[in-house]
Amino acid sequence: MHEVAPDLIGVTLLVDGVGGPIVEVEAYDQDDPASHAFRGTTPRNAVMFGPPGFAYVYRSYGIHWCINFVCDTPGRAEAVLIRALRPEHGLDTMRARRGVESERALCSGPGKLCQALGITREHDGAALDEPPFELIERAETPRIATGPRIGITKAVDLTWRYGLEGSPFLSRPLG
DNA sequence: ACCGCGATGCACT
DNA sequence: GTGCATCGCGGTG
Repeated sequence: MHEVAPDLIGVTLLVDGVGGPIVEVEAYDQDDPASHAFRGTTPRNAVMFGPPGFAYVYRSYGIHWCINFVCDTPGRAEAVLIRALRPEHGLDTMRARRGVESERALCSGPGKLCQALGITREHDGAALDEPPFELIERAETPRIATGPRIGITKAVDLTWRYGLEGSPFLSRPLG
């Protein structure tokens, strides 16, 4: 998973053609107190315990949706939270959905990103290599920065947040 | 710049 | 009933 997470930086994520290259992710695994998978399988997190290449979508704070990519160590319930991307395709659609003009504010956080791309519970369990999802491999290897994860109260010391170094589209700067 | 807090749903204890 | 893998606004330096 700590190979998958940085490898996602620079990969373009599209939902119905709306999206752009991922600039920030966080890794979560089963032995991690901050992970939804920590306490074992439940109806909500069931997708995390399934095969890789699917979306785990959940509601956060009753308002926002967040999307994870399930990754591929069998039985390890590993997933990568997609936190931010650089808006590149469907800017007008994103602005309409988000209700903000600033390009920086469109996808600079997991809740914002899902709102901008139209990701909801309907996408929970969906295959990432089938419509409406589309992943486009990156052409060049980006410079990766790491830092502590955001918005959690447990395992705060782990630096499992990965980002594109110096990108203005991060939810927050990395170290 | 920072900090506090309200909004709002629901999984889990 | 409790506590969030959040966001944006309104207050204060």
